[in-house]
Amino acid sequence: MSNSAQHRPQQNRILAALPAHAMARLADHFELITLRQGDMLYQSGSQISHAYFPTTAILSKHCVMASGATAEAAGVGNEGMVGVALFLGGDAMSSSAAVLIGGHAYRLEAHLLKQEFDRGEWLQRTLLRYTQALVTQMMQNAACNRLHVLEQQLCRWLLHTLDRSSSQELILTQELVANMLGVRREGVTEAAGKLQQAGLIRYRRGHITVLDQAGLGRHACECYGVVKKEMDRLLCY
Amino acid sequence: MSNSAQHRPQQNRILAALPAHAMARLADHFELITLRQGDMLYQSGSQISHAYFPTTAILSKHCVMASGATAEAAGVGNEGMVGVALFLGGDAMSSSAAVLIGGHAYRLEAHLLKQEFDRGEWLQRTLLRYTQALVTQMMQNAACNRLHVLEQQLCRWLLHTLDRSSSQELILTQELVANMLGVRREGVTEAAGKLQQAGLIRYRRGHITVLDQAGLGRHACECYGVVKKEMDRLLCY
DNA sequence: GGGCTTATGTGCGCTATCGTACAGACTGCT
DNA sequence: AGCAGTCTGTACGATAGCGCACATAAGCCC
Repeated sequence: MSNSAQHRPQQNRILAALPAHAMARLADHFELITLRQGDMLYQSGSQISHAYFPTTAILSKHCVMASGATAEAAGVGNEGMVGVALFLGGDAMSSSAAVLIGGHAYRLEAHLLKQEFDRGEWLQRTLLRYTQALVTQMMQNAACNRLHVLEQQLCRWLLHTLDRSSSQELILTQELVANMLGVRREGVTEAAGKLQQAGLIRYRRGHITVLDQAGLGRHACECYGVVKKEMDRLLCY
Repeated sequence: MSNSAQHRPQQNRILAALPAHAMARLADHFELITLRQGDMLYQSGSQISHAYFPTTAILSKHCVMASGATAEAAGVGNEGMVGVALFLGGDAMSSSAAVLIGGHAYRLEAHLLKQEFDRGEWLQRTLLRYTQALVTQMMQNAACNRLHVLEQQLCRWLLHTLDRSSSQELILTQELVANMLGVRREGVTEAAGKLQQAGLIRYRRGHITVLDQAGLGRHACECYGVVKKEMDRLLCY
């Protein structure tokens, strides 16, 4: 199903490289879904019914603290998937996954993913490599959150999000960005203002357009490059 | 080898629960090694020759930034192992692993670990569950680094380290703790001073003794409990 | 086009943490 | 016992980011 002209599972890079026989087994079970900004895919601690493979949507794995404050641990675009707990064996995950930028994704029922994973073939290798990329992101984010200043982090985050986007314009409010970075909205206003003055980005009410990607890279902390390099190395499916 | 009365691979909780036939395959290949505080097991980006299963040592996976600043992403005690990149498939890891508290560990050659993992049996299931526990730690640390204050974090960190230690006394300088938390040494002096005044810990030059574990728990941020609960759930081998 | 909702800009005092500097104190070594 | 090296205590100004309050403006709906 769901093989319309516009949408195909192959728009997700993990699924794009599935060998033909594996895709043949699974093709009928991929379900195209539309995700709207702010939707929650998983709540912290809940059972997981599906794995999600974004195509045009961008997802975010984040922690929600008791105070209500949030911070992103890793982003997920069409290079990855949400639901690693399914094949890691823990079923539930202690984190939440939400839709950062609306779009589409394919989902697959938990037991089908697990079944295919347990064949020990291509999908297993790929998902494990993706898991390592995820670990890398989370490690670097943990350290970056501690050691770098907001403006650098905003650059890093915009670049990562841009890498997952098909357009230079991101549909995002500063409030949402603040929730991802785990800072005040006003802090984002200030940092984004500086970047705009420097001609690196332009924004208006709910839209952020990146004008100078290379320039953002120079203003970002090293963490962007470290993670990107590792992602490129691990995710060349 | 290395099955002296004092030291056995079974002191590591992953290895303790290895089924007999798997242990029979591997027993001759475990190598007991002595780790001293400060030793580096891996440098960021280097190839990995062995996986390490701590028994009495406590290890630390951390990031080193270009500035030289460091921050821990996750700790590893006898509940876990270092070298997940071996079975995740990336070989090298973008992080470093160091010895936080000296002691012993067993190590296993990379190809032997991979081979046993690829049998798809008990060790695979266990290592994948451990990977999920690691992911949980890193996520929570990333958010905690952003959202909580030093004193709470110090409590959290001491409790986690204590859980990996056989004694209430940790052989640690404040400088070392500061490097793990990614803060100044003076900050740790101040926070530790408060905890000592509150009667929760006692310390002297290079030694920190926890006097009131429950009290530390009350001063810690929620992150300790979240991670501990998840570790207990995932790692009951 | 008027009004409502939501996003952004700005100011101000506050706090946690930083950077630096240096003094004092403990331990290990000879 | 004395010394050297290391660890810890303290102080002080600087600064990043917070919390709050409120002004302004942009887009959306009728």
